[in-house]
Amino acid sequence: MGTRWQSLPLQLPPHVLAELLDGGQAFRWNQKALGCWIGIWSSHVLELKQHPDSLQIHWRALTPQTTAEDVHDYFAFDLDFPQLTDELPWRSDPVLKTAIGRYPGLRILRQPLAETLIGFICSSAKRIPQIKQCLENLARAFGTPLTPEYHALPTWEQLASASENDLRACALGYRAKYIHQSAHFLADHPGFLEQISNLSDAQAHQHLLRLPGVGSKIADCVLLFGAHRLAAFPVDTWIAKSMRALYGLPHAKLADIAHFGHIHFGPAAGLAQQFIFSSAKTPAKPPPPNSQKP
DNA sequence: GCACAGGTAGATT
DNA sequence: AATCTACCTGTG
Repeated sequence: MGTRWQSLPLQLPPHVLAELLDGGQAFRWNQKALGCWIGIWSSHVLELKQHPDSLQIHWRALTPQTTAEDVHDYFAFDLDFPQLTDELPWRSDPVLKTAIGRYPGLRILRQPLAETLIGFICSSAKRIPQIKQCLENLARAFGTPLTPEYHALPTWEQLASASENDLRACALGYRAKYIHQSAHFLADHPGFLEQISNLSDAQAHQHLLRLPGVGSKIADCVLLFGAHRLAAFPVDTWIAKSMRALYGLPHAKLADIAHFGHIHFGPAAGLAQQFIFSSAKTPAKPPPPNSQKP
């Protein structure tokens, strides 16, 4: 294809790049070989390559219309994540400090809202590989082809033309009903997703709750990853479990933890959540052997 | 065979 | 208003 490799203004340790692309924010990145990724969003298919000896990342598009601006927008280079991270209360919070230390450079992607909504409606009680499989099935069944190999996710309009059984055939299980009902809800409410940009965080959250299959957690994921509302603080079982333990809140309910997160972490609480979520999945490092015992 | 997964909705207390 | 359950499907 025509496009050449270009440099991405982003340097990350390989495990942080993997977490960014494949840690639960996005569900359409696959590692083809060591340090080589292919991802799809909107009508873009992007290849990423990280040289084994350096942290430098290069990209090239497999779709001819993809521009550097599209890529920079997706990775949200207009935002200063080092600055946002430094403004988190890590100086007074050893849990957060440890989490940031484990995933230096982690950021929040700016994904298309409609696609993010599909992904997270499919996410309930599923692991990441299964979610990815569902979206792959949906793309192949209902999405527009972008290259011989890759399809876009379907639009909500395309999903509305599918029957619930068609959707079940994509291994969605009971989530097929949610996708089906939400597709028809969106067809009946033109501009519903576009309205979100005019709403406050709290209003946008309430707005999304009207969609079938969207509860508090998924609404926050959609806001954080699909609307770039960095204050949104999704509380899932992982975050809940680890925060109860790490912050001494043994009896806190999900809503309590969400409230604590907003108060404690502030306007970029969602970024803090991403560090803690990623870190929580990493088993604690065993204490180093005490080589010089007195 | 059976519990459990980045939850939600509807029923039941 | 606060718990309890059913819901698909793949994985251990």
